Amino acid sequence: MQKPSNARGTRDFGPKEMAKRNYVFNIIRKHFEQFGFQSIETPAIENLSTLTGKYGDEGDQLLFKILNSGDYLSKLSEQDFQEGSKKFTYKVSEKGLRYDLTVPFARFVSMNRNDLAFPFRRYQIQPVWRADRPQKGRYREFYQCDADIIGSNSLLNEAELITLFQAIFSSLHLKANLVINSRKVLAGVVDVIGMTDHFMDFAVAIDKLDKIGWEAVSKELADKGFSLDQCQVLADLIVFEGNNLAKIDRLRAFFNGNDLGLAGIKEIEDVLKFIQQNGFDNTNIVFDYRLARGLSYYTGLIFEGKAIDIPFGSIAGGGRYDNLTTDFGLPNMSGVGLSFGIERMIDVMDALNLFPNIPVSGSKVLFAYFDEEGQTQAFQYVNELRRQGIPSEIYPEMGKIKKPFEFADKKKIPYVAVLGEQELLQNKLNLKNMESGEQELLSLQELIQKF
RNA sequence: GCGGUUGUAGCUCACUCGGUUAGAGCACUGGUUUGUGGUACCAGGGGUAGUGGGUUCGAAUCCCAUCAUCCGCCCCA
Repeated sequence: MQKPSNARGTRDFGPKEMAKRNYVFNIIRKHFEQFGFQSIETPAIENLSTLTGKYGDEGDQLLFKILNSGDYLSKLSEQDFQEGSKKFTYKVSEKGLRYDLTVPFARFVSMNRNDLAFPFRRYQIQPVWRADRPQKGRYREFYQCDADIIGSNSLLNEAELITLFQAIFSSLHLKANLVINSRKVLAGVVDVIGMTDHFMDFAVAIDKLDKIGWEAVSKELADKGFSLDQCQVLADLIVFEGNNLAKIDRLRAFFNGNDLGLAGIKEIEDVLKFIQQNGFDNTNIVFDYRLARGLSYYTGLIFEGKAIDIPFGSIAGGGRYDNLTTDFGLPNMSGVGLSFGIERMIDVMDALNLFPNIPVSGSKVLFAYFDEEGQTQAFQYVNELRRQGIPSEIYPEMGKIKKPFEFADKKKIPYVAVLGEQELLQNKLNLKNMESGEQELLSLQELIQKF
């Protein structure tokens, strides 16, 4: 016998966990649909060529690759083997598991461009896989809940996603800030200090500011070739604190004629205006020009949702991308999307005790009996309750009456209906309220009336 | 890919310096109670100490390897 265990970085979800997950999934799905997003699904397996090159070198390393079927070695030569594992991998693997939902979505849009009504709004709730080293809040299989609007440049879309974000978090009673920034602001900053071609180095380093502090970030920047003077200019910018408007003014002065940076500022300003003018709450929207986000495909506005009452990394993220479908032969298709990380949201909600009492079993009544006569009657009753829309079940074993009671207690089924000799004679059932312990003799009709 | 942590019953964890038959709580099974769960009391089952090797009269305990785990880095939700 082998000791059973989960594959590394994966988890099972029992009825208890699923009740929570479904609670969150349902709220997210409801809001996605209210905002007019249409549901799609794509396969877990994609051609490896669809996935590689979209997430940077690091991302390619983290792709789960599927070994070719059949005799995958037969077409290989000794030379292929000599070339090392990196190249060799792609000779024996042509498929992989999806790494996120956005790239498969881009493939889908490109393939279905003639059938879709643009701007196309889709939502997608599916698992993704990353061959990462598992850690706290970090798994090898996790769900993403994505909503994207593609085929429109309007900033109205950004505003829509922000209100969607607010609606979902407010429904979950989860207090979160939405941090926003624009890739153009970041690009403008490196432009101004003359490090235009070090954009990614800058973005990666600045993204860690919250976690490791300016000291460590400036050290990393120095390692990447930023001079002391340049770091000092950045430091002055970074220490500036203030509300959104103050930050916008500060940056506008900093950009002083840099078109890229000013364009970024205008995006932020316009989106904030949209939200405010339409009477939506903008107190939890924080413009932070230090936000960078890792994924390389973002080109415009970027967002990140962060829980307020607890430090826990980001629980939602997204942004605008201009060229995602270009690789699939569909240029000029700008889109913007928002992704919710449900596992982290659940971790945060657990920590803050935000889950309402969610019943683990849907059953309201469990039928118990002593003999075949009771079983026959119970089987009729339980099916009548189900026809009436009352979820209920029947204990399948005859014998000790204690068993069904223990069972109901464990499953938190609120009522047990006993069909014994006396009850059968009167055409009634003995209904026990498992919480109060009270019992009453009822007819089936009277039982139905209770719900 | 790099650095560290931990591995003992289904789960959470004890076991002093290496020394008899490896313990506890929870969970499970049965009973007190053959028409009543959740509380209480009684009894019971369940472990080759991750795996493999070594040191020793003797190893859960010390050493080596290996696998797994969790944490940090990289990156990320």
